[in-house]
Amino acid sequence: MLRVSKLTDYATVVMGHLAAAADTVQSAAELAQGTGVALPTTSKVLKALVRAGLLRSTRGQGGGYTLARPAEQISVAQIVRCFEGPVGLTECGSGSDSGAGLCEQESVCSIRGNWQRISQVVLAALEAMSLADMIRPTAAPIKPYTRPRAAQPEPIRAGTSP
Amino acid sequence: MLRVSKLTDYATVVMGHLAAAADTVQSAAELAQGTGVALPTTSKVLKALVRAGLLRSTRGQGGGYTLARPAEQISVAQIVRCFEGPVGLTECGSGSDSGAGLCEQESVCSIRGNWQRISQVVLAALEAMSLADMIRPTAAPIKPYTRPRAAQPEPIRAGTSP
DNA sequence: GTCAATCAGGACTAAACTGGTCCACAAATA
DNA sequence: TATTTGTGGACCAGTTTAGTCCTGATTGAC
Repeated sequence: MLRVSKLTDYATVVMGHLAAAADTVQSAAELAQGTGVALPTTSKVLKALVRAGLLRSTRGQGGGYTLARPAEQISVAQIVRCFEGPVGLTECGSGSDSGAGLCEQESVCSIRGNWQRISQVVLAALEAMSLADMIRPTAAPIKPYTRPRAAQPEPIRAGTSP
Repeated sequence: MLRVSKLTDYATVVMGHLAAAADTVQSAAELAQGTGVALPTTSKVLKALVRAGLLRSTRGQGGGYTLARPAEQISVAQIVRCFEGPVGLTECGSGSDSGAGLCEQESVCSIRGNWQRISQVVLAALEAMSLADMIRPTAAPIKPYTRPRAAQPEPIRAGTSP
């Protein structure tokens, strides 16, 4: 359903928890308890976030995790990228595809460029929201992207998917 | 990688093909050949699109598929919804979740509302692009959503995901 | 009226991915 | 040196996805 993986979701929650009590070191166990996510899973998430440079870790007694930077300087896009890789809605729209010829029907693909445009909007939305925003109670409704030209018909209610 | 499923991708290609030759009836076999997607798969996609009301089908000799409405009146969002269900980046952000309590840590979840905001932006982007737009060679770069307040630090290049 | 072309619906399988767990090891502190 | 804590990776079970196939229902042509 055009989902972000659960790990990504957990990551935002865990980092949110960390951001809410900034400047304190919290161990994996504490974070697991604080967020309700199972310890091994929390640990997995934390490791990935450290590797991505979003968290800083210290070992040994009294060790744990802290944000690598202030929450205002961490975007949701960064967290998402850490678990999902480069954002791109389609195979060929991911921007990081190593070469041409990936898609057999490039001839048909004006589609391609347009999927990229959509991906860009998505990315921008993720880029625009910081971790600090994320832990604030929902603010004013986000301004939806509006189409430059032509009117948009009301969407039909499609049948549920398989 | 925050992908749309392949079927969705195929659907846009197939519908694009149909839109490019509007007002002509094309059989599943013709579409399969025209797009390079395997026939059984094309067929599966077409059936779903008919059920969703985006295509119209006629049986029998000379039968096939046509767009149910002009390409300008079909949004990418409609095609996506047809295969992915309601758009929502997280479980609880999908808007269609049947009830509360789905998420154990609702207390922590200011996160929740904010994921919904992001989902809305994504949805708006999909809603804003019509099938007609989709088959046009990539137009001017789409205007990225810009954050209403506070500056956005330059994103770090996160490590590649597992 | 029969036959061939075509869509409809669903079952089924193989492969890939995801979520989640666990273990052996490294580092830091008391 | 012992204990606490993170690190890296392997591993497995369950789910999802992509793709195929089969049987039946319609429709038009001859």
